[in-house]
Amino acid sequence: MKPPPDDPRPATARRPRRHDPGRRDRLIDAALTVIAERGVAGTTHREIARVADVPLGSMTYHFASLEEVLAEAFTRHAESAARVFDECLGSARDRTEAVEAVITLVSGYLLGSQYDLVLSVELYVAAARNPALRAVTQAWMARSRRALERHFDATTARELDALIEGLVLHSALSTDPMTPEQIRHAVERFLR
Amino acid sequence: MKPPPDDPRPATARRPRRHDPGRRDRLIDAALTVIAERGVAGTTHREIARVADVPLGSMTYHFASLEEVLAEAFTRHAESAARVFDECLGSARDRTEAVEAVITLVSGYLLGSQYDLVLSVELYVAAARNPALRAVTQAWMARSRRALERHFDATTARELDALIEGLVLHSALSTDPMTPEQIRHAVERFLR
DNA sequence: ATATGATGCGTACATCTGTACATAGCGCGA
DNA sequence: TCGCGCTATGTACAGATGTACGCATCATAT
Repeated sequence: MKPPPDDPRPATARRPRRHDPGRRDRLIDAALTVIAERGVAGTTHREIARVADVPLGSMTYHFASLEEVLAEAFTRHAESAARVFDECLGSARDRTEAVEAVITLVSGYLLGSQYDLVLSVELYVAAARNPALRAVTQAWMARSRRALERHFDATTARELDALIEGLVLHSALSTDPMTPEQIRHAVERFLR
Repeated sequence: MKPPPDDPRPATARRPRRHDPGRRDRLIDAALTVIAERGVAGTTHREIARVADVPLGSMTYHFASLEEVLAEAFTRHAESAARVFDECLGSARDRTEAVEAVITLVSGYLLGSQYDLVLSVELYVAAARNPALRAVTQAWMARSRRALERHFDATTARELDALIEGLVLHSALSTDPMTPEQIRHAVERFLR
């Protein structure tokens, strides 16, 4: 781990940039990348630093602990996902368009990279044990439910929310994921 | 970590039992306990050994690697859960009883200890990264779907399976879990 | 230009991890 | 009863991890 002593360059020459506002943000993004790729279990200070191309010491400088990094990362992920949810449903003008928006959202989840899906599941399991992360999850769920309540009554919104959750999760782990048509069938059947 | 050198008892006196058939089984059970309590991330050889009250060396003797322990543990969990599913649905004589069985299963999941639920989510996230565990998950899902297909057509079974998944997961992470009545409402609405 | 205080970083360290392996001890056949 | 061989265990070890901290370095004011 020790640098080769024959390296002629002084330490600072190798890493020129010092003043780097927004580095904290990049670190959080890097953390999300690492979580998606290696899981929470494989997320370490060193790995995040490597991905973000910053020195290890920068981690402890910007975050009090690894747990803080995880909490910030998951908060960002949840907020970003909720925003997509909000916007997609907010643009719907009637119930039919809302159904269409839901189908689009679910299909997008499944067809897109596994990135967001994996992050969500990782967040779930982390939330099961960490109260701070549980609050993040609950805020996220409350927000998506509220978005649905713009077009459906409270009970329907809650049940539909759960159905979406199940369709996405179940389908993602299956050998043959559901097609958008199958998603549409399930959602419309439920809302009929 | 080293034992106090002034312990007068020889090593063998402290741990009398040597011949212990079925120890492997107990270790797998202990592993499930540890996974449920500390998560896969907190599951180590030493922790399992501590819970099962066996020496560390016993772990590497009975299992080639930690991954093997996890695989066996999750396999056992999935099989046990699937058996419950099978039995509960198998005893139903008509579709109405099958619906009742489903509601009972879901409610049981929510009202019982978090034990099984946490294990399931841990299995999901582990399966996302480990091919061997993914096979376990898929076998489990296939089996529960087949049980549903005894009473519903294939499409309905698949969608219902996903709905159940969503209801359980969503509800478990929520601040106010759904009541059995709410579960019944959602399931019957879907099957109407 | 230069002193100076805040900012950022390299490195060390104690701890914990999975795993290997030399033996110790017991069951079992003679 | 007595050995022998397989089962089981204590221990060692290399590697990785989170975190602390002293010091280098830069922005800024003079």
